[in-house]
Amino acid sequence: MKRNKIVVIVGPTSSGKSDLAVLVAKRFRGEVVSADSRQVYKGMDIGSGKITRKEMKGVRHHLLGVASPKSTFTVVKYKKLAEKAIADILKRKRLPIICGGTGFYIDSLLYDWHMPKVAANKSLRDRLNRKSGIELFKMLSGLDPERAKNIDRHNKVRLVRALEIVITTGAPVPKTELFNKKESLYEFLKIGIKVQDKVLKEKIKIRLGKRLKEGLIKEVEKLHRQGLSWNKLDNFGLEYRYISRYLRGLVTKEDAISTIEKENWHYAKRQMTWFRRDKNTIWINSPEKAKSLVKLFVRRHDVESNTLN
RNA sequence: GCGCAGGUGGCAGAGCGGUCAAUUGCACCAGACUGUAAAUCUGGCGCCCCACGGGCUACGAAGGUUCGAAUCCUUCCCUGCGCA
Repeated sequence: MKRNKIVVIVGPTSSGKSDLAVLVAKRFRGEVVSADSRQVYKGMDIGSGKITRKEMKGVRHHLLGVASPKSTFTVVKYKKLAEKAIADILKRKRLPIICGGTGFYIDSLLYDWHMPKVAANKSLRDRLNRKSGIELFKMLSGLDPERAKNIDRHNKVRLVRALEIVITTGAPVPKTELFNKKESLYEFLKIGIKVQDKVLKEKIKIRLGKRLKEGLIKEVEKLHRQGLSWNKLDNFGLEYRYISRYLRGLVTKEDAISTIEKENWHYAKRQMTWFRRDKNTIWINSPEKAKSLVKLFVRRHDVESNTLN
């Protein structure tokens, strides 16, 4: 079976993914599929760094602002929507360009990870969350010793989800090897943008200043006014977390700003930890390099088609 | 100049005779990641080594007391506050 080819662009926050994606899209008749767990929400534009209409330069973008921030968006939903968008793009004979910083979303799509089919159960989670980490770990050890063996026993989020699966299916959590495979349904080119630490820190700082000028605080205020709880905003992290803490009077504006800068840097490092794992990634440090890689990639496809004919 | 408070690892800040290379937080480095993933969590963090163990240098400086000091005493240097 002939696989469809897609381009994937990853990189830490503020590394210039969006611009590169537009550049590549314009040059190779592509459309962009965002892979960002915060940009999927409506109304979260400035804080999540959503690309503007103008910056799109006419390139079609998918999966931006497709969900209400009041709802809970998840990887599974992302995978479904992204696959649909990709199929749609391919049907129009265009090149799908997956671009974003949420490694979990990207890899679930790229490597076709199948999550256990157990939907989030809010009341069960609430109930479990009232218990301590130790209690949860003991519970899991009793119900699913295998999973308990490898789980991070301090991580309540993981423990709750594992228990959620075990309790609702009545069976152990599926082994990780079963879903965490590295073959792809696509023929893909995965490009990673590499930026020097010092440069990235500077970019993060400048970008935050820009966001504040564009009305970041007003955006967060508005989201809260529209009914998003402080708690929910806090859980979105970074800009949304610390601006809302400022609006609540918990921290000064100056502290909020410096914390956001710092946390964005930490976030960038966490992203890199994830991205580094995938040895299929080709790291580049200039848009030119990316263009030439894509050019070769697209051509390789043509050659293969010709050979087959 | 006098009085009081204080000088501890990159920073903040515990310790106040032994179990202290020194609690903790931050920063820094590395890592994990099974439907919240911008979330959540873990490890490391004086120097050196044949590293579950050992050696060296360390708590403003210099002396001293003691079997033993970051912890007590003396002097000196510096900082903050109060009085001049």
